Amino acid sequence: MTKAKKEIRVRVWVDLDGERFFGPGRAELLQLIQDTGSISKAAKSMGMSYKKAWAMVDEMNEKAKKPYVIAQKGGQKGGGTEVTEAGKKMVDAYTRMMGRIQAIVEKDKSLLDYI
Amino acid sequence: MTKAKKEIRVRVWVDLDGERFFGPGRAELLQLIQDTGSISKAAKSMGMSYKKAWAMVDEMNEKAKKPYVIAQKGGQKGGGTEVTEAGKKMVDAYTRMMGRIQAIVEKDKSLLDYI
DNA sequence: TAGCGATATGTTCATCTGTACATATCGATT
DNA sequence: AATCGATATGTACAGATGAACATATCGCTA
Repeated sequence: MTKAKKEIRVRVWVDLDGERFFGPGRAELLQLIQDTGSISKAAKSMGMSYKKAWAMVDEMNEKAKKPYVIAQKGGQKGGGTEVTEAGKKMVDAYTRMMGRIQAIVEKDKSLLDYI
Repeated sequence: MTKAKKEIRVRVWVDLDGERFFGPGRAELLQLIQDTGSISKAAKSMGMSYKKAWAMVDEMNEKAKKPYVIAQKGGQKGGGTEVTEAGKKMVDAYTRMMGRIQAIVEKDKSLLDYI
């Protein structure tokens, strides 16, 4: 038998009213939208279907106090998507929080002894 | 329109080799097994089917270095389940980690501003 | 006004998940 | 040996999820 590689990765989800609202996938998606200016490019870059990415964006825009992205249809380039200040700040806040949490996890690896 | 209640709950999952291995549900399940001495009672207490609870226990036992629970069949009481030292320590380590993470989340609520 | 490219949305199908139900198994006690 | 209660496991079905595919829509540009 081969030796099992035991990597530990901690994933943090923020629930809203009992439902998952924000997590690593959405943070990455928003970051990629910000980088590419396009939902479809971001989705392709993550290996995710455009429809799913769009649904995520739509849900976030619906549930958040202020929309995270603003999409434009038509035009020379066919359209495009911009991440709003609220979206950027959400990603930043989540990323910072993840960083602090990762630091804690790194510091206390006692979990590893029992996995 | 009614004012939406915006509660934030952070859920932490520990992935193992890319798959979810341990999270809040399993921590609660193990704790309840420890309290009740029975998988079925713990499952019922969580509103979870026995089969699913058993499958979780089985998977954890399979993947962890040492089993988290040891089950006994038969006997006067029909059987029972004991949480091992490794299992207790895993729950403790996870719970402690969650506590520290919660403390961080409490301290930095900047996320709330964008939800 | 025709073309382009991205947004927006619907439909279908396979897959995964969990529930519900059924059954078998075990071992101390009676 | 019959009973009991919990473990152990199989099967069938419903709901959720995601992938794949197909369209429709929009607005600038040429």
